[in-house]
Amino acid sequence: MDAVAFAVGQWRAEAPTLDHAPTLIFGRLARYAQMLAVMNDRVLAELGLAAWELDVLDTLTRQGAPYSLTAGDLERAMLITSGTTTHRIGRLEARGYVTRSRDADDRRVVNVVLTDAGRAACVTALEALLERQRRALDALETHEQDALTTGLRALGRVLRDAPPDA
Amino acid sequence: MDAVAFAVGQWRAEAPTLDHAPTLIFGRLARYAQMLAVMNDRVLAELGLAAWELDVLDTLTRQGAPYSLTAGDLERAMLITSGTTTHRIGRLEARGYVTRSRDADDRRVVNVVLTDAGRAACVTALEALLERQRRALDALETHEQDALTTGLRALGRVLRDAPPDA
DNA sequence: GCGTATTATCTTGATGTCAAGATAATGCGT
DNA sequence: ACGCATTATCTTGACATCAAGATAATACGC
Repeated sequence: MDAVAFAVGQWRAEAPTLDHAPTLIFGRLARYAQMLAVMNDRVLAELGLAAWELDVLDTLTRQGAPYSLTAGDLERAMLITSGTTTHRIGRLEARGYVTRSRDADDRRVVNVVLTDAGRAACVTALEALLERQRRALDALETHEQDALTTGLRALGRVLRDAPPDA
Repeated sequence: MDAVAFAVGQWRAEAPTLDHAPTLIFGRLARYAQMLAVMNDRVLAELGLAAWELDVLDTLTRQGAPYSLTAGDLERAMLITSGTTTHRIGRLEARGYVTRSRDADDRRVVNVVLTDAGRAACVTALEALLERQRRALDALETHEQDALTTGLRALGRVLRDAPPDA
């Protein structure tokens, strides 16, 4: 009986006419994501890195050489607003992990390039994170991992199609 | 090919020696939770409610009469810090959705009680949210829903046991 | 070419959250 | 009773994020 199942039990007593089944999936998704974030933060904190910093460095690093994207590319890849993008780039630039420069062909565009220090920090952090996550998954049965992969992929399909209101 | 699978593909080209498999689960969990939050926010915004507000109201409502918890209870149920708890209660009190009073037996304790308006807002919002979520789940096959439930429950087990560092 | 619409980024102001410490009440050993 | 540790909540300061609008550069119809 986890916290979400308990909460649904409470709700079924209080409002029996409502269908609370979706909470068993979406409520868990939200709560476990929050718990995952805490776990990740603990690993990254030891390396002096915040999750949002790794988010940027990861997005740039996995592009491969020359490890460059525009501000707009980063914004779309990370699902954040343009204001947050500006802020993130500024902080990482101050830390020496990226450089920022106007594009020569289209001067509205800002090119963000990963520095060697930024790439090194990214790889170190990702190694630690993946190691921690792999150990967590080791506690799952194979069929449970398969169920998660199947279920999450299906859920992604739904959430992608769902966005528009209604 | 969703965004997470694409990112893992990029990473496997850039750093083939790393085991990126955990990302297919944990990366999706994080990203889909963010997408879910956006979906929920859209539904709640039409009702003039923020997700963190429903979080409080929901926790109180599902207790059943007399719809009361201490500040500490709320803090632990919502996985937030004490400072955030104080802030949330204050905002909802100003909005007339909860009342706050010192406990008679232990004056360190603050009792938070849901008002009728708060309970009404909670039920209305939850109905809308569940309806939206149910429609999203309708797009899933039965076996996919089962896989999700199985997988998420197992993941919850792991994340609960994992918290302590290492 | 000119003027308007569009695009890319940045700025401003507000807000929710946390970490760390302050305040205040209770419990407990002697 | 007294003093110290513990507990519950609140305060303060910093910060990441967003919404909305500003700024600046490009595209495009005429």
